[in-house]
Amino acid sequence: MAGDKTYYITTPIYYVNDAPHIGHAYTTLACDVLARFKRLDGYDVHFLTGTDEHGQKVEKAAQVAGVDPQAFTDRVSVNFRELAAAMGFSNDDFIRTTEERHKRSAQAIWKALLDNGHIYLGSYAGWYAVRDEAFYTETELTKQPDGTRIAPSGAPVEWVEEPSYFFDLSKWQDRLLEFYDKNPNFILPESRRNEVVSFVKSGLKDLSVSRTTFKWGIPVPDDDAHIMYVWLDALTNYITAVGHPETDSDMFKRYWPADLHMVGKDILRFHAVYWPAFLMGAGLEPPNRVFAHGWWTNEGQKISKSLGNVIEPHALIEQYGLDPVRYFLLREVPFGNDGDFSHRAMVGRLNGDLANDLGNLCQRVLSMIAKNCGGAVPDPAGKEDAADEALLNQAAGVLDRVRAELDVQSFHNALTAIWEVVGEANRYVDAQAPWALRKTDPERMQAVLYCLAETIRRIAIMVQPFMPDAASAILDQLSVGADDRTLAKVGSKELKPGAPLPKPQPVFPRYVEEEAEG
RNA sequence: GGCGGAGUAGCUCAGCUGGUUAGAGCAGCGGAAUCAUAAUCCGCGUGUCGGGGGUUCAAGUCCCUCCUCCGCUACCA
Repeated sequence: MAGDKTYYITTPIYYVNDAPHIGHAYTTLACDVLARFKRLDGYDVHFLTGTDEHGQKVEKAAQVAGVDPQAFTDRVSVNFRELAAAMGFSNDDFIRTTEERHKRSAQAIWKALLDNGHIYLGSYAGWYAVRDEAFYTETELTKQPDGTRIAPSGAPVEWVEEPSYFFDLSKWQDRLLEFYDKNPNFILPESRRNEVVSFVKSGLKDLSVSRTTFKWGIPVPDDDAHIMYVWLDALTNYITAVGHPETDSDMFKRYWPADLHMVGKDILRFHAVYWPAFLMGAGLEPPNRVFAHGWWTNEGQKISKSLGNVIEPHALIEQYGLDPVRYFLLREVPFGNDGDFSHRAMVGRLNGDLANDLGNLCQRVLSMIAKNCGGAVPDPAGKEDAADEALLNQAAGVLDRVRAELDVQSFHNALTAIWEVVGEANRYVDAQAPWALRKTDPERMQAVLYCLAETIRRIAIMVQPFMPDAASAILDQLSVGADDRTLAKVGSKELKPGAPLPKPQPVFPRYVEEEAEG
Protein backbone atom coordinates (compact mmCIF):
# COMPACT_ATOMS: atom_id res chain seq x y z
CA MET A 1 0.00 0.00 0.00
CA ALA A 2 2.82 2.37 0.75
CA GLY A 3 4.88 4.07 -1.91
CA ASP A 4 7.91 2.68 -3.60
CA LYS A 5 10.31 4.51 -1.30
CA THR A 6 11.28 2.14 1.46
CA TYR A 7 13.34 2.61 4.59
CA TYR A 8 14.53 -0.25 6.75
CA ILE A 9 16.16 0.75 10.01
CA THR A 10 17.34 -1.36 12.91
CA THR A 11 18.59 -1.03 16.45
CA PRO A 12 21.01 -3.62 17.74
CA ILE A 13 19.23 -6.45 19.46
CA TYR A 14 19.91 -5.81 23.10
CA TYR A 15 21.58 -8.39 25.25
CA VAL A 16 18.64 -9.56 27.25
CA ASN A 17 20.63 -10.02 30.41
CA ASP A 18 21.20 -6.26 30.75
CA ALA A 19 18.77 -3.93 32.46
CA PRO A 20 17.56 -1.27 30.04
CA HIS A 21 19.47 1.97 30.55
CA ILE A 22 19.93 5.31 28.89
CA GLY A 23 22.20 3.82 26.24
CA HIS A 24 19.50 1.47 25.00
CA ALA A 25 16.95 4.26 25.07
CA TYR A 26 19.30 6.54 23.16
CA THR A 27 20.00 4.10 20.35
CA THR A 28 16.38 3.22 19.82
CA LEU A 29 15.29 6.82 20.15
CA ALA A 30 17.56 7.85 17.30
CA CYS A 31 16.03 5.12 15.15
CA ASP A 32 12.54 6.05 16.22
CA VAL A 33 13.00 9.65 15.13
CA LEU A 34 14.34 8.58 11.76
CA ALA A 35 11.55 6.05 11.31
CA ARG A 36 8.90 8.62 12.17
CA PHE A 37 10.45 11.23 9.93
CA LYS A 38 10.64 8.86 6.99
CA ARG A 39 7.04 7.79 7.46
CA LEU A 40 5.94 11.42 7.44
CA ASP A 41 8.05 11.88 4.35
CA GLY A 42 6.15 9.19 2.48
CA TYR A 43 8.42 6.20 2.95
CA ASP A 44 7.33 2.67 3.59
CA VAL A 45 9.28 2.19 6.81
CA HIS A 46 10.26 -0.96 8.59
CA PHE A 47 11.71 -0.29 12.03
CA LEU A 48 13.13 -3.24 13.93
CA THR A 49 14.37 -3.74 17.45
CA GLY A 50 14.56 -6.78 19.72
CA THR A 51 16.62 -8.84 22.10
CA ASP A 52 19.67 -11.05 21.79
CA GLU A 53 18.98 -14.01 24.02
CA HIS A 54 21.69 -16.60 23.54
CA GLY A 55 25.14 -16.97 24.98
CA GLN A 56 26.99 -18.08 27.99
CA LYS A 57 26.08 -15.13 30.16
CA VAL A 58 22.39 -15.75 29.72
CA GLU A 59 22.86 -19.42 30.38
CA LYS A 60 24.62 -18.65 33.62
CA ALA A 61 22.20 -15.94 34.66
CA ALA A 62 19.33 -18.36 34.16
CA GLN A 63 21.16 -20.92 36.21
CA VAL A 64 21.61 -18.43 39.02
CA ALA A 65 17.92 -17.54 38.79
CA GLY A 66 17.10 -21.22 38.97
CA VAL A 67 15.07 -21.34 35.78
CA ASP A 68 15.72 -22.69 32.34
CA PRO A 69 17.17 -20.22 29.86
CA GLN A 70 14.03 -19.91 27.77
CA ALA A 71 11.88 -19.06 30.76
CA PHE A 72 14.53 -16.63 31.89
CA THR A 73 14.68 -14.80 28.59
CA ASP A 74 10.89 -14.79 28.33
CA ARG A 75 10.89 -12.89 31.56
CA VAL A 76 13.65 -10.37 30.98
CA SER A 77 12.92 -9.68 27.35
CA VAL A 78 9.78 -7.96 28.56
CA ASN A 79 11.93 -5.24 30.11
CA PHE A 80 12.90 -4.07 26.65
CA ARG A 81 9.36 -4.11 25.38
CA GLU A 82 8.41 -1.97 28.34
CA LEU A 83 11.22 0.43 27.57
CA ALA A 84 9.92 0.79 24.04
CA ALA A 85 6.44 1.51 25.31
CA ALA A 86 7.66 4.02 27.87
CA MET A 87 9.79 5.88 25.34
CA GLY A 88 7.05 5.98 22.74
CA PHE A 89 9.03 3.96 20.23
CA SER A 90 7.27 3.09 17.01
CA ASN A 91 9.06 -0.09 16.05
CA ASP A 92 7.20 -2.29 13.58
CA ASP A 93 8.64 -5.53 14.88
CA PHE A 94 10.36 -6.83 17.97
CA ILE A 95 12.53 -9.82 17.30
CA ARG A 96 13.92 -12.32 19.78
CA THR A 97 16.75 -14.61 18.77
CA THR A 98 15.05 -17.50 20.52
CA GLU A 99 12.15 -17.38 18.09
CA GLU A 100 11.72 -20.20 15.61
CA ARG A 101 11.83 -17.86 12.61
CA HIS A 102 15.26 -16.77 13.72
CA LYS A 103 16.63 -20.22 14.35
CA ARG A 104 15.65 -21.17 10.81
CA SER A 105 17.22 -18.04 9.43
CA ALA A 106 20.48 -18.38 11.35
CA GLN A 107 20.88 -22.01 10.36
CA ALA A 108 20.18 -21.06 6.77
CA ILE A 109 22.91 -18.45 6.67
CA TRP A 110 25.26 -20.97 8.22
CA LYS A 111 24.44 -23.48 5.49
CA ALA A 112 24.90 -20.85 2.83
CA LEU A 113 28.31 -19.95 4.21
CA LEU A 114 29.24 -23.61 4.46
CA ASP A 115 27.99 -24.38 0.95
CA ASN A 116 29.95 -21.43 -0.40
CA GLY A 117 33.09 -22.73 1.22
CA HIS A 118 33.51 -20.00 3.79
CA ILE A 119 33.15 -22.15 6.89
CA TYR A 120 35.52 -24.98 7.77
CA LEU A 121 36.13 -27.15 10.79
CA GLY A 122 39.38 -26.51 12.58
CA SER A 123 40.46 -26.05 16.12
CA TYR A 124 40.59 -23.00 18.25
CA ALA A 125 43.63 -22.62 20.40
CA GLY A 126 44.26 -19.96 22.95
CA TRP A 127 44.93 -18.98 26.49
CA TYR A 128 41.93 -20.01 28.52
CA ALA A 129 41.16 -19.09 32.10
CA VAL A 130 38.97 -21.73 33.62
CA ARG A 131 38.02 -19.45 36.47
CA ASP A 132 36.80 -16.73 34.09
CA GLU A 133 35.53 -19.16 31.47
CA ALA A 134 37.11 -16.93 28.89
CA PHE A 135 39.88 -16.85 26.35
CA TYR A 136 42.47 -14.12 26.43
CA THR A 137 44.83 -12.83 23.82
CA GLU A 138 48.55 -12.88 24.37
CA THR A 139 48.62 -9.12 24.83
CA GLU A 140 46.06 -9.18 27.60
CA LEU A 141 48.12 -11.51 29.72
CA THR A 142 50.77 -10.71 32.26
CA LYS A 143 53.88 -12.85 32.46
CA GLN A 144 54.93 -13.77 35.93
CA PRO A 145 58.49 -14.26 37.11
CA ASP A 146 58.16 -18.02 36.94
CA GLY A 147 57.15 -17.83 33.30
CA THR A 148 53.48 -18.61 33.74
CA ARG A 149 50.81 -16.20 32.54
CA ILE A 150 47.84 -14.75 34.31
CA ALA A 151 44.69 -13.10 33.04
CA PRO A 152 43.81 -9.47 33.80
CA SER A 153 41.51 -10.86 36.47
CA GLY A 154 44.46 -12.61 38.06
CA ALA A 155 43.21 -16.02 37.08
CA PRO A 156 45.73 -18.56 35.84
CA VAL A 157 45.47 -19.43 32.17
CA GLU A 158 46.29 -22.53 30.23
CA TRP A 159 46.82 -23.22 26.56
CA VAL A 160 43.86 -25.17 25.28
CA GLU A 161 42.65 -26.34 21.94
CA GLU A 162 39.10 -27.23 21.05
CA PRO A 163 37.36 -28.06 17.82
CA SER A 164 35.71 -25.05 16.26
CA TYR A 165 34.24 -23.99 12.99
CA PHE A 166 35.85 -20.98 11.39
CA PHE A 167 34.67 -18.33 9.01
CA ASP A 168 37.36 -17.46 6.48
CA LEU A 169 37.47 -13.80 7.41
CA SER A 170 41.12 -13.54 6.45
CA LYS A 171 40.13 -13.83 2.81
CA TRP A 172 37.79 -10.85 3.02
CA GLN A 173 40.25 -8.09 3.72
CA ASP A 174 40.52 -6.78 0.18
CA ARG A 175 36.85 -7.12 -0.59
CA LEU A 176 35.93 -5.27 2.57
CA LEU A 177 38.37 -2.47 1.84
CA GLU A 178 37.02 -2.23 -1.66
CA PHE A 179 33.51 -2.13 -0.29
CA TYR A 180 34.37 0.68 2.14
CA ASP A 181 36.05 2.51 -0.67
CA LYS A 182 33.06 2.31 -2.96
CA ASN A 183 30.65 3.20 -0.18
CA PRO A 184 32.25 6.10 1.65
CA ASN A 185 29.23 6.61 3.89
CA PHE A 186 28.87 2.97 4.84
CA ILE A 187 30.38 3.73 8.22
CA LEU A 188 29.57 6.98 9.99
CA PRO A 189 30.85 9.07 11.62
CA GLU A 190 33.96 9.37 9.52
CA SER A 191 36.33 8.95 12.45
CA ARG A 192 34.81 5.55 13.14
CA ARG A 193 35.17 4.67 9.52
CA ASN A 194 38.87 5.41 9.79
CA GLU A 195 39.20 3.10 12.75
CA VAL A 196 37.50 0.27 10.98
CA VAL A 197 39.49 0.71 7.80
CA SER A 198 42.72 0.74 9.73
CA PHE A 199 41.67 -2.35 11.63
CA VAL A 200 40.91 -4.22 8.44
CA LYS A 201 44.12 -3.02 6.83
CA SER A 202 46.09 -4.39 9.73
CA GLY A 203 45.06 -7.86 8.67
CA LEU A 204 42.20 -10.17 9.50
CA LYS A 205 42.29 -13.58 11.04
CA ASP A 206 39.73 -16.27 10.50
CA LEU A 207 36.93 -16.05 12.98
CA SER A 208 35.85 -18.84 15.26
CA VAL A 209 32.11 -19.10 14.72
CA SER A 210 31.08 -22.02 16.89
CA ARG A 211 31.29 -22.90 20.55
CA THR A 212 31.31 -26.20 22.37
CA THR A 213 31.80 -24.95 25.92
CA PHE A 214 28.16 -24.15 26.56
CA LYS A 215 24.79 -25.11 25.11
CA TRP A 216 22.52 -22.06 25.06
CA GLY A 217 22.53 -21.13 21.43
CA ILE A 218 21.47 -22.18 17.98
CA PRO A 219 22.84 -25.61 17.07
CA VAL A 220 25.20 -25.78 14.14
CA PRO A 221 23.37 -27.60 11.35
CA ASP A 222 24.35 -31.26 11.25
CA ASP A 223 26.72 -30.97 14.18
CA ASP A 224 24.93 -30.69 17.50
CA ALA A 225 28.17 -30.66 19.42
CA HIS A 226 28.54 -27.03 18.37
CA ILE A 227 26.38 -24.01 18.77
CA MET A 228 26.70 -20.96 16.60
CA TYR A 229 28.86 -18.06 17.71
CA VAL A 230 26.53 -15.54 19.28
CA TRP A 231 27.42 -12.74 16.92
CA LEU A 232 26.74 -14.73 13.80
CA ASP A 233 23.45 -15.68 15.41
CA ALA A 234 22.65 -12.16 16.58
CA LEU A 235 23.57 -10.22 13.45
CA THR A 236 21.42 -12.49 11.36
CA ASN A 237 18.34 -11.07 13.11
CA TYR A 238 18.43 -8.18 10.67
CA ILE A 239 17.59 -10.43 7.77
CA THR A 240 15.40 -12.82 9.73
CA ALA A 241 13.02 -9.98 10.40
CA VAL A 242 12.52 -9.29 6.71
CA GLY A 243 11.87 -12.86 5.74
CA HIS A 244 15.24 -14.59 5.38
CA PRO A 245 15.81 -17.31 4.32
CA GLU A 246 12.99 -16.60 1.87
CA THR A 247 15.10 -14.19 -0.13
CA ASP A 248 12.58 -14.22 -2.95
CA SER A 249 9.82 -13.09 -0.64
CA ASP A 250 8.18 -9.72 -1.17
CA MET A 251 9.27 -8.59 2.23
CA PHE A 252 12.91 -9.44 1.72
CA LYS A 253 13.09 -7.87 -1.69
CA ARG A 254 11.31 -4.82 -0.40
CA TYR A 255 13.45 -4.05 2.61
CA TRP A 256 16.84 -5.66 2.15
CA PRO A 257 19.48 -4.28 2.17
CA ALA A 258 18.74 -2.30 5.29
CA ASP A 259 19.19 1.44 5.02
CA LEU A 260 20.68 1.83 8.45
CA HIS A 261 21.96 -0.25 11.33
CA MET A 262 22.24 2.04 14.33
CA VAL A 263 24.78 0.84 16.87
CA GLY A 264 26.80 2.00 19.84
CA LYS A 265 30.47 2.51 19.16
CA ASP A 266 31.34 -0.58 21.20
CA ILE A 267 29.81 -2.97 18.70
CA LEU A 268 30.85 -1.26 15.51
CA ARG A 269 33.32 -3.89 14.41
CA PHE A 270 30.77 -6.66 14.45
CA HIS A 271 28.51 -4.63 12.21
CA ALA A 272 31.05 -3.01 9.94
CA VAL A 273 33.47 -5.90 9.44
CA TYR A 274 32.01 -9.27 10.30
CA TRP A 275 28.46 -8.62 9.16
CA PRO A 276 29.17 -7.45 5.62
CA ALA A 277 31.62 -10.32 5.25
CA PHE A 278 29.04 -12.84 6.47
CA LEU A 279 26.46 -11.42 4.11
CA MET A 280 28.69 -11.34 1.07
CA GLY A 281 29.83 -14.83 1.93
CA ALA A 282 26.22 -15.96 1.95
CA GLY A 283 25.59 -14.23 -1.35
CA LEU A 284 23.57 -11.40 0.16
CA GLU A 285 23.99 -7.66 -0.05
CA PRO A 286 25.53 -5.73 2.84
CA PRO A 287 23.48 -2.98 4.49
CA ASN A 288 23.74 0.59 3.27
CA ARG A 289 25.01 2.14 6.44
CA VAL A 290 26.20 1.48 9.97
CA PHE A 291 26.19 4.48 12.27
CA ALA A 292 28.12 4.25 15.53
CA HIS A 293 26.96 6.73 18.13
CA GLY A 294 28.68 7.70 21.37
CA TRP A 295 28.08 7.11 25.04
CA TRP A 296 26.62 9.14 27.86
CA THR A 297 28.25 10.14 31.07
CA ASN A 298 26.25 11.12 34.14
CA GLU A 299 27.11 14.53 35.60
CA GLY A 300 30.58 14.18 34.13
CA GLN A 301 31.12 10.70 35.56
CA LYS A 302 31.57 7.56 33.55
CA ILE A 303 28.51 5.40 34.00
CA SER A 304 28.99 1.99 35.54
CA LYS A 305 27.07 -0.46 37.60
CA SER A 306 29.75 -0.49 40.23
CA LEU A 307 29.56 3.29 40.62
CA GLY A 308 25.82 2.93 40.94
CA ASN A 309 25.17 5.88 38.64
CA VAL A 310 23.28 4.11 35.90
CA ILE A 311 20.62 6.33 34.35
CA GLU A 312 17.26 4.64 34.08
CA PRO A 313 15.00 5.90 31.32
CA HIS A 314 11.89 5.49 33.43
CA ALA A 315 13.31 7.75 36.09
CA LEU A 316 14.16 10.44 33.53
CA ILE A 317 10.69 10.32 32.02
CA GLU A 318 9.17 10.50 35.47
CA GLN A 319 11.19 13.55 36.39
CA TYR A 320 11.25 15.59 33.17
CA GLY A 321 8.59 14.14 30.92
CA LEU A 322 8.99 11.94 27.88
CA ASP A 323 9.21 14.53 25.14
CA PRO A 324 11.72 16.77 26.93
CA VAL A 325 13.94 13.74 27.48
CA ARG A 326 13.67 12.75 23.83
CA TYR A 327 14.48 16.30 22.81
CA PHE A 328 17.40 16.63 25.17
CA LEU A 329 19.10 13.41 24.15
CA LEU A 330 19.14 14.36 20.50
CA ARG A 331 19.67 18.10 20.82
CA GLU A 332 22.31 18.37 23.51
CA VAL A 333 25.11 16.45 21.87
CA PRO A 334 26.33 16.26 18.28
CA PHE A 335 25.18 12.79 17.30
CA GLY A 336 28.18 10.49 17.13
CA ASN A 337 30.00 12.20 19.99
CA ASP A 338 29.99 11.17 23.61
CA GLY A 339 27.79 13.36 25.75
CA ASP A 340 27.12 14.25 29.33
CA PHE A 341 23.76 14.04 30.98
CA SER A 342 23.36 16.60 33.71
CA HIS A 343 20.33 17.87 35.53
CA ARG A 344 21.42 21.43 34.87
CA ALA A 345 21.72 20.90 31.12
CA MET A 346 18.45 19.00 30.98
CA VAL A 347 16.59 21.79 32.77
CA GLY A 348 18.31 24.35 30.56
CA ARG A 349 16.98 22.68 27.43
CA LEU A 350 13.56 22.08 28.89
CA ASN A 351 13.03 25.61 30.18
CA GLY A 352 14.99 27.42 27.51
CA ASP A 353 14.31 25.69 24.22
CA LEU A 354 10.99 24.07 25.03
CA ALA A 355 9.08 26.13 27.60
CA ASN A 356 10.44 29.57 26.73
CA ASP A 357 11.09 29.41 23.03
CA LEU A 358 8.60 27.01 21.49
CA GLY A 359 6.07 26.54 24.29
CA ASN A 360 5.71 30.21 25.00
CA LEU A 361 5.56 31.04 21.30
CA CYS A 362 2.57 28.76 20.95
CA GLN A 363 0.96 30.04 24.09
CA ARG A 364 1.31 33.74 23.30
CA VAL A 365 0.05 33.31 19.75
CA LEU A 366 -2.79 30.91 20.50
CA SER A 367 -4.07 32.87 23.42
CA MET A 368 -4.08 36.09 21.38
CA ILE A 369 -6.08 34.25 18.75
CA ALA A 370 -8.44 32.87 21.37
CA LYS A 371 -9.04 36.30 22.83
CA ASN A 372 -9.09 38.42 19.71
CA CYS A 373 -10.17 36.24 16.83
CA GLY A 374 -13.19 34.56 18.30
CA GLY A 375 -11.34 31.34 18.95
CA ALA A 376 -11.00 30.59 15.25
CA VAL A 377 -8.24 30.67 12.67
CA PRO A 378 -7.64 34.37 11.88
CA ASP A 379 -8.39 35.74 8.44
CA PRO A 380 -5.43 37.40 6.73
CA ALA A 381 -7.87 39.05 4.31
CA GLY A 382 -5.32 40.44 1.93
CA LYS A 383 -3.40 42.24 4.65
CA GLU A 384 -0.28 40.09 4.34
CA ASP A 385 3.05 41.77 3.77
CA ALA A 386 6.62 40.88 2.93
CA ALA A 387 7.56 40.09 6.52
CA ASP A 388 4.88 37.42 6.63
CA GLU A 389 6.06 35.80 3.45
CA ALA A 390 9.64 35.85 4.68
CA LEU A 391 8.72 34.00 7.86
CA LEU A 392 6.52 31.50 6.10
CA ASN A 393 9.15 30.83 3.49
CA GLN A 394 11.76 30.27 6.13
CA ALA A 395 9.47 27.83 7.91
CA ALA A 396 8.87 25.97 4.66
CA GLY A 397 12.48 26.06 3.53
CA VAL A 398 13.93 24.60 6.68
CA LEU A 399 12.40 21.25 5.85
CA ASP A 400 15.03 20.60 3.22
CA ARG A 401 17.75 21.28 5.74
CA VAL A 402 16.13 19.03 8.31
CA ARG A 403 15.82 16.27 5.76
CA ALA A 404 19.44 16.61 4.71
CA GLU A 405 20.70 16.62 8.29
CA LEU A 406 18.67 13.57 9.23
CA ASP A 407 19.95 11.74 6.19
CA VAL A 408 23.37 11.84 7.82
CA GLN A 409 21.96 11.30 11.32
CA SER A 410 22.74 14.86 12.46
CA PHE A 411 19.83 15.16 14.83
CA HIS A 412 21.29 18.12 16.68
CA ASN A 413 21.66 20.12 13.48
CA ALA A 414 18.16 19.26 12.38
CA LEU A 415 16.76 20.54 15.65
CA THR A 416 18.93 23.63 15.56
CA ALA A 417 17.55 24.40 12.10
CA ILE A 418 13.96 24.08 13.30
CA TRP A 419 14.70 26.27 16.29
CA GLU A 420 16.00 29.01 14.06
CA VAL A 421 12.44 29.30 12.81
CA VAL A 422 11.15 29.33 16.38
CA GLY A 423 13.49 32.22 17.12
CA GLU A 424 12.50 34.05 13.99
CA ALA A 425 8.83 33.64 14.85
CA ASN A 426 9.39 35.11 18.31
CA ARG A 427 11.22 38.06 16.76
CA TYR A 428 8.38 38.50 14.30
CA VAL A 429 5.84 38.62 17.13
CA ASP A 430 7.79 41.39 18.80
CA ALA A 431 8.36 43.29 15.57
CA GLN A 432 4.71 43.12 14.52
CA ALA A 433 3.33 43.69 18.02
CA PRO A 434 -0.14 42.30 17.32
CA TRP A 435 -1.29 43.50 20.77
CA ALA A 436 -0.82 47.07 19.49
CA LEU A 437 -2.39 46.29 16.12
CA ARG A 438 -5.49 45.17 17.94
CA LYS A 439 -6.32 48.85 18.45
CA THR A 440 -4.69 50.45 15.44
CA ASP A 441 -5.28 47.92 12.68
CA PRO A 442 -7.31 44.85 13.66
CA GLU A 443 -7.24 43.42 10.16
CA ARG A 444 -3.49 43.51 10.04
CA MET A 445 -3.46 41.88 13.46
CA GLN A 446 -5.44 39.03 11.99
CA ALA A 447 -2.95 38.65 9.17
CA VAL A 448 -0.06 38.58 11.64
CA LEU A 449 -1.73 36.01 13.83
CA TYR A 450 -2.59 33.91 10.81
CA CYS A 451 1.02 33.97 9.70
CA LEU A 452 2.11 32.92 13.19
CA ALA A 453 -0.42 30.13 13.46
CA GLU A 454 0.67 28.88 10.07
CA THR A 455 4.32 29.05 11.09
CA ILE A 456 3.64 27.15 14.29
CA ARG A 457 1.80 24.52 12.29
CA ARG A 458 4.84 24.00 10.09
CA ILE A 459 7.18 23.83 13.05
CA ALA A 460 4.95 21.36 14.85
CA ILE A 461 4.82 19.05 11.85
CA MET A 462 8.59 18.93 11.70
CA VAL A 463 8.85 18.44 15.45
CA GLN A 464 6.60 15.36 15.39
CA PRO A 465 9.34 12.76 14.95
CA PHE A 466 11.26 14.14 17.92
CA MET A 467 8.41 14.89 20.29
CA PRO A 468 5.31 13.07 19.07
CA ASP A 469 3.04 13.92 21.99
CA ALA A 470 3.90 17.59 22.26
CA ALA A 471 3.74 18.12 18.52
CA SER A 472 0.40 16.38 18.44
CA ALA A 473 -0.88 18.64 21.20
CA ILE A 474 0.16 21.72 19.23
CA LEU A 475 -1.41 20.47 16.03
CA ASP A 476 -4.57 19.60 17.93
CA GLN A 477 -4.75 23.19 19.10
CA LEU A 478 -4.58 24.30 15.49
CA SER A 479 -7.28 21.79 14.56
CA VAL A 480 -4.97 20.11 12.06
CA GLY A 481 -6.49 16.81 11.01
CA ALA A 482 -4.66 13.56 11.50
CA ASP A 483 -4.17 13.16 7.76
CA ASP A 484 -2.79 16.66 7.33
CA ARG A 485 0.33 16.24 9.42
CA THR A 486 2.76 14.93 6.84
CA LEU A 487 5.83 16.74 5.63
CA ALA A 488 4.14 17.30 2.30
CA LYS A 489 1.92 19.81 4.11
CA VAL A 490 4.76 21.96 5.39
CA GLY A 491 5.18 24.22 2.40
CA SER A 492 1.63 25.40 1.78
CA LYS A 493 -0.90 27.50 3.68
CA GLU A 494 -3.18 24.88 5.13
CA LEU A 495 -5.06 26.66 7.92
CA LYS A 496 -8.56 27.69 6.90
CA PRO A 497 -9.60 31.13 8.16
CA GLY A 498 -12.63 30.87 10.38
CA ALA A 499 -12.03 27.26 11.36
CA PRO A 500 -12.80 26.92 15.06
CA LEU A 501 -9.92 26.25 17.44
CA PRO A 502 -9.95 24.67 20.88
CA LYS A 503 -8.88 26.59 23.95
CA PRO A 504 -5.09 26.87 24.12
CA GLN A 505 -3.24 24.75 26.65
CA PRO A 506 0.41 25.10 27.64
CA VAL A 507 2.47 22.40 25.94
CA PHE A 508 5.78 22.50 27.79
CA PRO A 509 5.45 23.41 31.47
CA ARG A 510 8.58 24.92 32.97
CA TYR A 511 10.61 22.72 35.22
CA VAL A 512 10.55 24.25 38.68
CA GLU A 513 13.28 23.15 41.04
CA GLU A 514 12.23 21.63 44.33
CA GLU A 515 12.81 24.01 47.22
CA ALA A 516 16.39 23.64 48.27
CA GLU A 517 16.53 22.36 51.80
CA GLY A 518 18.43 24.10 54.59
C1' G B 1 54.70 1.26 20.26
C1' G B 2 51.49 1.71 15.52
C1' C B 3 47.21 4.13 13.25
C1' G B 4 43.47 7.94 13.77
C1' G B 5 40.95 12.20 16.01
C1' A B 6 40.86 16.53 19.02
C1' G B 7 42.85 21.10 21.61
C1' U B 8 38.67 28.11 18.97
C1' A B 9 35.03 33.27 24.02
C1' G B 10 33.24 31.31 31.43
C1' C B 11 30.50 26.53 29.37
C1' U B 12 29.01 23.48 24.84
C1' C B 13 30.45 23.81 20.12
C1' A B 14 30.38 25.95 14.22
C1' G B 15 34.19 27.48 11.23
C1' C B 16 34.24 23.08 3.52
C1' U B 17 38.83 22.74 -0.78
C1' G B 18 43.61 29.27 2.99
C1' G B 19 41.13 35.54 1.71
C1' U B 20 36.46 41.13 4.23
C1' U B 21 36.92 43.60 11.41
C1' A B 22 36.97 34.78 14.05
C1' G B 23 31.02 33.05 14.83
C1' A B 24 26.34 30.56 17.39
C1' G B 25 23.74 28.90 21.68
C1' C B 26 23.92 29.05 26.96
C1' A B 27 25.66 31.80 31.23
C1' G B 28 26.72 37.22 32.73
C1' C B 29 25.74 42.72 32.40
C1' G B 30 22.50 46.79 30.55
C1' G B 31 17.98 48.24 28.12
C1' A B 32 12.90 47.73 25.64
C1' A B 33 8.28 45.69 25.63
C1' U B 34 3.96 43.69 28.28
C1' C B 35 0.51 39.36 23.84
C1' A B 36 2.55 35.11 26.68
C1' U B 37 4.47 29.56 30.83
C1' A B 38 8.31 36.68 34.78
C1' A B 39 8.18 33.94 28.97
C1' U B 40 9.96 37.59 24.56
C1' C B 41 13.01 41.28 21.95
C1' C B 42 17.45 44.61 21.52
C1' G B 43 22.59 45.86 22.90
C1' C B 44 27.44 44.48 25.17
C1' G B 45 33.14 39.66 24.05
C1' U B 46 41.01 43.44 23.79
C1' G B 47 39.26 35.31 22.60
C1' U B 48 47.92 34.85 22.34
C1' C B 49 42.02 30.16 17.45
C1' G B 50 47.33 24.45 22.73
C1' G B 51 53.17 26.26 22.32
C1' G B 52 57.15 27.21 18.77
C1' G B 53 58.92 27.48 13.74
C1' G B 54 57.86 27.65 8.40
C1' U B 55 55.25 28.31 3.35
C1' U B 56 52.23 32.45 1.29
C1' C B 57 50.45 38.89 -0.85
C1' A B 58 47.23 36.39 2.91
C1' A B 59 46.66 30.75 7.88
C1' G B 60 42.22 28.98 13.05
C1' U B 61 42.26 26.72 7.90
C1' C B 62 48.60 24.14 4.58
C1' C B 63 53.88 22.03 6.26
C1' C B 64 57.42 20.78 10.44
C1' U B 65 58.03 20.22 15.59
C1' C B 66 56.65 20.02 20.73
C1' C B 67 52.78 19.60 24.71
C1' U B 68 47.99 17.73 26.41
C1' C B 69 43.56 14.77 25.90
C1' C B 70 40.77 10.87 23.49
C1' G B 71 39.65 6.59 20.26
C1' C B 72 41.14 1.95 17.70
C1' U B 73 44.95 -1.86 17.97
C1' A B 74 39.81 -8.80 17.26
C1' C B 75 36.98 -13.67 19.16
C1' C B 76 32.17 -11.69 26.92
C1' A B 77 28.48 -9.92 24.24
